[in-house]
Amino acid sequence: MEWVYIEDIGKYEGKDVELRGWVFNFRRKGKLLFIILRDGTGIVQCVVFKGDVGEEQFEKAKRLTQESSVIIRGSVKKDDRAPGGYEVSVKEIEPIFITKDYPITKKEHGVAFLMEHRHLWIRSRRQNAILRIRSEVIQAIRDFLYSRKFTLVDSPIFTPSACEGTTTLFEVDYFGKPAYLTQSGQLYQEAAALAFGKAYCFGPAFRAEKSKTRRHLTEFWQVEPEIAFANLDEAMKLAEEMLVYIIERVLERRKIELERLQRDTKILESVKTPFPRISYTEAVKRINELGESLEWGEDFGAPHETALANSFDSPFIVHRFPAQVKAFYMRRDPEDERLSLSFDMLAPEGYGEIVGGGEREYDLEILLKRIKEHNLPEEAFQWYLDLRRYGSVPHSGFGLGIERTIAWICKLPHIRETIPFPRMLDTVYP
RNA sequence: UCCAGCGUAGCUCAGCUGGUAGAGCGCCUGACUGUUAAUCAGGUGGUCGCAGGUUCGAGUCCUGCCGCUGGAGCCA
Repeated sequence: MEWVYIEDIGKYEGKDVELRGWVFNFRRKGKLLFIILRDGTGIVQCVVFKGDVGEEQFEKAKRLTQESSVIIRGSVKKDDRAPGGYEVSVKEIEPIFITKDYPITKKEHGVAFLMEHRHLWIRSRRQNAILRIRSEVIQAIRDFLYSRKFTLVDSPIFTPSACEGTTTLFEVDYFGKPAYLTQSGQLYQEAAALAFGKAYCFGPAFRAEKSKTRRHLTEFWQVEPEIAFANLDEAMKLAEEMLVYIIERVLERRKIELERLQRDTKILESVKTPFPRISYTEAVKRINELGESLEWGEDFGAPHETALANSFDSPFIVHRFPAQVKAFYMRRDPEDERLSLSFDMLAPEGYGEIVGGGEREYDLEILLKRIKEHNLPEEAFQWYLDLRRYGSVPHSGFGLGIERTIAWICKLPHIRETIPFPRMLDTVYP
């Protein structure tokens, strides 16, 4: 008998199959057992009738509990009474492990309890759907960049010093010397871009900021493409096209999961390039018109970002931020020295910044000046300065935050559900 | 780091102006050939976060600490 996965069960109507999985729900009705079986790809109802399997197997099957593991053999039937439309008439049933006292029950639970049991919580329907969408998003990003002829060049996780000198880093003891967990792979991608033309890294980033909000993790994932000879406009265009590709892939291949999350996909379906674009200066004007007060030169706070994002129903781009609120390596706008050639992409529906990027400073003297202005240790940046000594070219890139992007695509209330094992201010378990 | 809220059964919670601890679910036993978070009958369940204080008496009031949740700043 062929072992099949539940997501493919429709192809086996009328045939005998073997399923291997776990008991998702279990109901007894006299000489009849209803087992909702879960195998990671879906769920299906299996019906055990005492008369079909015999006394001995029926007695064994009666001992099954929620999350017990089991192998079931039987025939696939179409039945409108079953959730999912198909059910399995069981001929043989072989319990593998009888679970006792599974902590996550069919009733409601609080967030703290579920987080404490995250290793079991990911078995649930909703978490399964979110993490399958995460897998699709990551696959889409890799496929997109591959098709655009980008080379994957992994950036290191241990770094000798702060990339940008702004955020707080996790320090580790590196054989007696301090090293830091990376907050961004970008600087290394600049080296990669000058070696490969188009390069990207995809990996975790770490921030030791004591942020306690629905939008923050201490360990999160980002993809960071960098393109030699590209300018700001070309970087913005690539970011838009990548996001559109991600959304199209999820809509196409993870429709069932979006439905399970009850995501209204209208906004996702309407996303197309080019995105609305607004300069920082225009954005400040608009924010003030919307009733929030913000002076030119200040970075957006949460209320400003929310007000601005609510005035769009698509992802949008804010470009040319004041140089003072951006990192030292951002190139200044030749038309206005106060501005940087930078951009942020913000998601609608209150999800905030999902992409940040721009054009990098490629002149050695200017970059040296910036490093001094920011009080950064020049020695640590010698390799980075070498990129401006040997064949320096204009180049641009950006970073896209995976978890925030998934949170928006799934319209989740909190970013912690978008990553299998979230690391937050007070959470390193499990 | 700062601000706010919450800690009572395995889970989700109720417990009034202080008077000897409650419900639903889960779990265990039994009944049922079509259940959909099944239903019905019976049973099981407590260091009221920790420490101190006020009081004849504290789950309830006060102080400190710990934990959790949300938000701010900062950021993706």
